[in-house]
Amino acid sequence: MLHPDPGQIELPLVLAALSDPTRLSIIRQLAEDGESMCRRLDFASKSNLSYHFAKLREAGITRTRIEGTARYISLRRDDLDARFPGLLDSVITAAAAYPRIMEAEPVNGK
Amino acid sequence: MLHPDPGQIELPLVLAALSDPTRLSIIRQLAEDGESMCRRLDFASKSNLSYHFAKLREAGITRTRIEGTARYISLRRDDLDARFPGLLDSVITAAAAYPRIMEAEPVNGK
DNA sequence: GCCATTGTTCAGCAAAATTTGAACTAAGAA
DNA sequence: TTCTTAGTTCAAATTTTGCTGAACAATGGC
Repeated sequence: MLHPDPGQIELPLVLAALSDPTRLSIIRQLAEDGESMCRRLDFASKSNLSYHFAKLREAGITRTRIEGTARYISLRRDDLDARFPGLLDSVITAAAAYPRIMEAEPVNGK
Repeated sequence: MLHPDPGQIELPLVLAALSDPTRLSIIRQLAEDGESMCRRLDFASKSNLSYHFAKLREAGITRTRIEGTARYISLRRDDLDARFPGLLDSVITAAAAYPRIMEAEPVNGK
């Protein structure tokens, strides 16, 4: 379970991670609700979500915490703001102004 | 020579366009120098640059103007700021704070 | 122990992105 | 006209992404 150090967070990776509609939806939800259980973020199939969570985590955008059998995900706001001031906020604002992303047809793994 | 209307500029496309180191270098140079001749932006081979210019243009990040045999490229700051406030500035600032991107080995098409 | 829940990991695949080199177009100078 | 400059476009090759389904691991309840 990799979490890059704050100083290792790289801009191209962060932007690439944010450029996917599914991941933007996740980010947006996390920005609204704060730390969330993975289960709540059902924007795709289970294994596909796991893939997107890994992308976000490895880019340094989210932090994952394990508690019992559940995972909790949250934004690394402080780390991101310190390294790239204003970036996360502007993306979240942009995503909110943007026509609703990927919630028309939630593809639940079941 | 496509230039999307301001209202057609889409967040995922913009972020994807910005997530490439070569294109970040171009953006950075444009932010420093303002409108520039394509020729000055030699961060890759000619045909590869043409590809990156098209990506930036189609994402709505840059505008290309033809004058004689030369092309002039500039940032669509106003359009981007109107649609996604603060985004471009934070990316440019982040790119500047970031260790120098792709200038170690300029690959000139000649 | 068995079972359900929660999520990861893997192999495989299709689609998209990136890069290269060659051919091409257009404008201007000689 | 011929040549050079500036840049696009195309086909082909490679790499990277995104997605799926199946198998797997770990926790907690019965």
